[in-house]
Amino acid sequence: MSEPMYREWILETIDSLRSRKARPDLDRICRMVRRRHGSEAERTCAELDKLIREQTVLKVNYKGSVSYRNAAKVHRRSRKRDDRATRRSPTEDADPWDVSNGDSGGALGLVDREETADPEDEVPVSMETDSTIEEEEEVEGADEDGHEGSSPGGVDAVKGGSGDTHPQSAPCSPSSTVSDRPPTIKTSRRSSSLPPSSPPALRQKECVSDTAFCPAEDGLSEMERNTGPEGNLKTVAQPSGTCPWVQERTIEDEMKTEDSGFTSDQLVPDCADESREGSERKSQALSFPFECAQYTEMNVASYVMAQDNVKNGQKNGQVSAKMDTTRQNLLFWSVADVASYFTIAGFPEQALAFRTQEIDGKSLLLMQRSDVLTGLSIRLGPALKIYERHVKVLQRTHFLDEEDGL
DNA sequence: CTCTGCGCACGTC
DNA sequence: GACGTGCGCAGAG
Repeated sequence: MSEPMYREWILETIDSLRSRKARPDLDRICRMVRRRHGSEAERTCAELDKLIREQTVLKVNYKGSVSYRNAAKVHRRSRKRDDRATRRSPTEDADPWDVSNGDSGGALGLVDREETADPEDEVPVSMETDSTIEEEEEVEGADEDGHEGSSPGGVDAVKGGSGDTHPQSAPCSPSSTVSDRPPTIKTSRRSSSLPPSSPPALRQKECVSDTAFCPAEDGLSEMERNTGPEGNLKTVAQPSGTCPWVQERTIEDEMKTEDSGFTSDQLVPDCADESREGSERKSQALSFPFECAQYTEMNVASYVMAQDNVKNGQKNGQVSAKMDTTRQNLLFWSVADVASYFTIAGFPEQALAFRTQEIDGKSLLLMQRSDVLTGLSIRLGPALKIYERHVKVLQRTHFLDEEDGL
């Protein structure tokens, strides 16, 4: 996670550059931050990288060069493409990525707007790498096994920021990133992949990826290491997150065919905005003893155990599972489970973010406060609730159990 | 030399 | 026509 200070500096710098009609490229950003705040270019670069991962800043290829956008301020152009790619419900359409960043109206949400922003010129930089295409495919495939690929890597990748070290970011010296990018790239990129009209192609053109921050080496280095052979870039879930039309379809589909046996429809509490129709089925399926508004630790445990029961094919009445089982189960939660959990908890929109970031049970246990508040790009209010009432509780429960078990 | 402001052209909606 | 973007230039420090 980037430091708030740097976050401010960088966003401020981008805004400043924009306001004076200068391209907010890496070079200028680093220089201005250094001049104004004395921060080293490398550090700025690294922080910028983190911001990109957090989708607070968008990196785009515009008119042949790299530009950075303050995600919170990208408003322009609606969703022609959204409409084309995936028809959404009016609600979603109204606020496709409210799920995301809370900063001033959904910074992240803007990602997709951003993506749709300039189909002609503005191209996600990441698209330059093959990996991106893999990501695209991954995203597509997520319909079937989106939760399957849940590797902690996703979180790690994000957390990588928090932890530090993305020295790989540093390599992107201010000028190199920009200058290394020949304007011809986007052309070849487009033509080389898919027909412009195909959804994947659209996504490819429109998705802004954070992974691309420092060209290839960054996209492949740590994250890849974190993920393993087939997990590779998919764990860098942002790409899907930046393509809401994809993501939503994916999530919705998946939610509806949840492997655990209960769909989101079945699980979403009445207080949740979405999938309300299924709330009755939900109670039949799991007989949840809680109201989402009063989601307490008890509820958490209940859910965990219920989840457990469902997964183990047990009957609903057998919620007398041991906490030990609970602990194990948390570890075994898939991305879908986690998403379902938060959907049930009354955070359907934020659940999408967890899904997008491929947070599974293990990842959930590793999440820190900052990860939830900023790494998921969800609004601060829900994020705080989610962390305090759920993540923290789950973690505490888990680790307490673990201690007990020892 | 660096930074800043802005006219202008271009592209999208 | 409105708007976002950024090149390229001129002026200020």
